[in-house]
Amino acid sequence: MAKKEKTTEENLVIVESPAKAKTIEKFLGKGFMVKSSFGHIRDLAKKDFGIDLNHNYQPQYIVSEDKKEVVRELKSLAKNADTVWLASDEDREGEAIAWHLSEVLELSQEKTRRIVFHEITKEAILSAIESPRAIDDNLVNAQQARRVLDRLVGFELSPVLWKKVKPSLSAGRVQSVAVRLLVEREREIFDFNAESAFRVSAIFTIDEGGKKSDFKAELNHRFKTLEEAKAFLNSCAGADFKVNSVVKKPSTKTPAAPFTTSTLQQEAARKLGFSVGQTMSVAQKLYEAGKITYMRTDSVNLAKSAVSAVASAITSEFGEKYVKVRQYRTKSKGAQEAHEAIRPTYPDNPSVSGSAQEQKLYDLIYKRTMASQMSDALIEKTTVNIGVGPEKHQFVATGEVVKFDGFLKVYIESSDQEEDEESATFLPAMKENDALTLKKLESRQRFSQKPPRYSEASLVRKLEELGIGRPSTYAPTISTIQQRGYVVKEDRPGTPRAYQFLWLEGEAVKHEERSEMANAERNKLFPTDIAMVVNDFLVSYFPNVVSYDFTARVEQEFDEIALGNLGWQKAIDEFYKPFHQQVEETLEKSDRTTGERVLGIDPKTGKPISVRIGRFGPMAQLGSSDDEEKPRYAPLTREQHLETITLEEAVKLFDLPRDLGTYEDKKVVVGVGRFGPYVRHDGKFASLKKGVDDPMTIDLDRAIELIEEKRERDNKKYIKSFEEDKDLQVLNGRWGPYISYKKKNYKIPKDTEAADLSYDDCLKLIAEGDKTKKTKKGKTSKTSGTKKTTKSASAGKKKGSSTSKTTKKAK
DNA sequence: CAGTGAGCGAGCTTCCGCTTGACTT
Repeated sequence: MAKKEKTTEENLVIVESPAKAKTIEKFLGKGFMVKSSFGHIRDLAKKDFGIDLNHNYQPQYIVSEDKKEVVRELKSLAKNADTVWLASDEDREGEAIAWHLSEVLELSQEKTRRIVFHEITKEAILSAIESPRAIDDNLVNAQQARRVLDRLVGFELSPVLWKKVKPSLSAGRVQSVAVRLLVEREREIFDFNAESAFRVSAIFTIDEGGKKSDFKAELNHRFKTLEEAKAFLNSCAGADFKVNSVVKKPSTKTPAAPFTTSTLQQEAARKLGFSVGQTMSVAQKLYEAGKITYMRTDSVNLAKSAVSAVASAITSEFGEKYVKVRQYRTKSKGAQEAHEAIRPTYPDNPSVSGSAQEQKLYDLIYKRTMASQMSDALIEKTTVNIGVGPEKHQFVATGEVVKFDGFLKVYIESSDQEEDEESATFLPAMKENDALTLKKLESRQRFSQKPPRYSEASLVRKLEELGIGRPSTYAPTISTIQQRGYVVKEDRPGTPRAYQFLWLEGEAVKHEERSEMANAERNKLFPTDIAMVVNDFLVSYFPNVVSYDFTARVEQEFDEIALGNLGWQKAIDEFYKPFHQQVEETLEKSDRTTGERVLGIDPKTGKPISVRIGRFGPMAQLGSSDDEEKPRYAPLTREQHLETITLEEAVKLFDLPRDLGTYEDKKVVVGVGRFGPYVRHDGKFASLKKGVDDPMTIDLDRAIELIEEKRERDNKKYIKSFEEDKDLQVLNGRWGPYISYKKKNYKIPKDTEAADLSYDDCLKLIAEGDKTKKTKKGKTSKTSGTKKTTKSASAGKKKGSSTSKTTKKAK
């Protein structure tokens, strides 16, 4: 620290991200020191909204706990610099960061320059330095309006939910709409009735001068009933088949735009199976290593220098005719385009070192970027119509031939739709009136598809489409709504469904019933009952705030503020006055809402059965609380919903716990507890497998299997213990081996074989662990309250590692 | 950790966007 102060740099440049700072420092060279603010440095205080409602919404900003150190350092560096260059992003948030910096660092106007660039290239930086400007107060005000609005909505609505639904719930401009999308889709699925029809498919053979080729064709009509399908198959037996027409049509395919945050998240989910959070953290690694450009962006634009580098990479690899330089336009609402699209920093690097995940994601980004500057693919589509004797329906065969592959050479975008089993392929040459032989003919009953549930990535796409949320918040929003208990992400195995199958064997039509798994879901988002109750409450009392276009409407206002046409406080006032009124009225008028439904009378006891949300989630109640006898309660299973459960299903919930029999002379009982369905045996519990086992139907054999599996796991969990002290154990946990001692857990260094640890080794590790825990605690208690332990502890640790010499001296 | 759900009351919860580590049993 002392050394830095001596060699005063004349210029201090402040950007948002440390990785960016490193790169830019290289471009600028001597006389420039480049530092980062690590994003926003101040935020509204939590107390009293951080907004003075009696004084024109005056915001109260405070430096966040984890930014104090950064601010201290920047302040001292700014003091010693001749010129401070505020180089945060050129969007609303970036402008606000520049303004907060100038306020907190007490920068004088003469000394301060605001510069912006949209790409991290030497030319862009140097030209930015050439044309500095002042901070745009209007843009800053637009950000203040955005911030204050979000705080007011979030901190007024959430407490209404605590009183009317359940404590600790949350509501907000973004998350509540995300939840609404899921709830409404789930209800569409509830209401969906699958219809079925019979598709007919055939395999024909054509004789091309002795060479026989087979190809597939499908009838251009679907039959409503089994009888109609049967009749048609019958009429095909022994019929003549001939080609009625052959139509060839050229078409082109164009590549997709380079990646933005949202499209990267979607493609990484589809092609690599990454969650949106995973994608972001792997991308962060690549970005920090200088391998890709910034990963939180809404822009599809590529730097000019990148486009030419990509073009020359394509030329050298595939030849000039594969190059087509293209400029893409951002389609998404509210895009602020402060950065480039996500692309390889060096487009001539087809691969990188790093973890398998990093390599895969880089490969995806590399190929997508390349493809975006490549030629269209030229396709020839062929449609062949085939007549069946005198029948009016025709068979249709479609073929696709790639005449020129273009961008398809490197990249094909995936889609969420499950592919039709037979996608178009190559067809043999045919002409009108060619005779065909029928090789195979079958018809199967197909059911219409219910509306698809959202995955993390498809929800992000929908939010982006509605202009809700930002690239930096997509992943956190998804995890917030899961943490609040509004959403669970899981697999559902589906249920077996019978379908009818017909085929032609010789001249005879055969028929059998077959079975398929229907409605299976993998890694999808399911709204909970809490989500449904909360959503209905918000929709009925605050329809304006949770409407799909609320964000779009306020964004228009923010734009007006940014243009200087509207005062931010006036805009907020116009929203807040009626909104606050709404809140007050709702608190007064609305009843507590529990989603209660009375299902009917239990045939066994004659008592009423109802369902509602209780303290611990959705449950069923048998009997009324006015009765002398206390009511019985039972939690709903994960697949059941308050609004769809039937009396019969609810009655069965009270059959639990169920006696399954005995195993090793001890009772085996199945029930549903706090952590879901379980099997109990000999005082031990084993959880039922989610989506596989059903507590209502599970049998003894399966229960024993679960008990044995649990035993196996428990055995593996235990590594060793010591005669000297029974409290000390070496165990296997989720993150590998650890030491457990007197209800506390301790880390084992990575290079140590856990099984080889001696008693003394363990004691040493425990002593070390206690030491670090104590020092952390010391620093925490100084700063603030209980809940912030993790945050301030990390701030404390950072301090320790970056300036370790000084801390040692201090001790 | 495992069949909870009374009623009272204190004290707490909560938003969105911009950043990165630290660290989990």
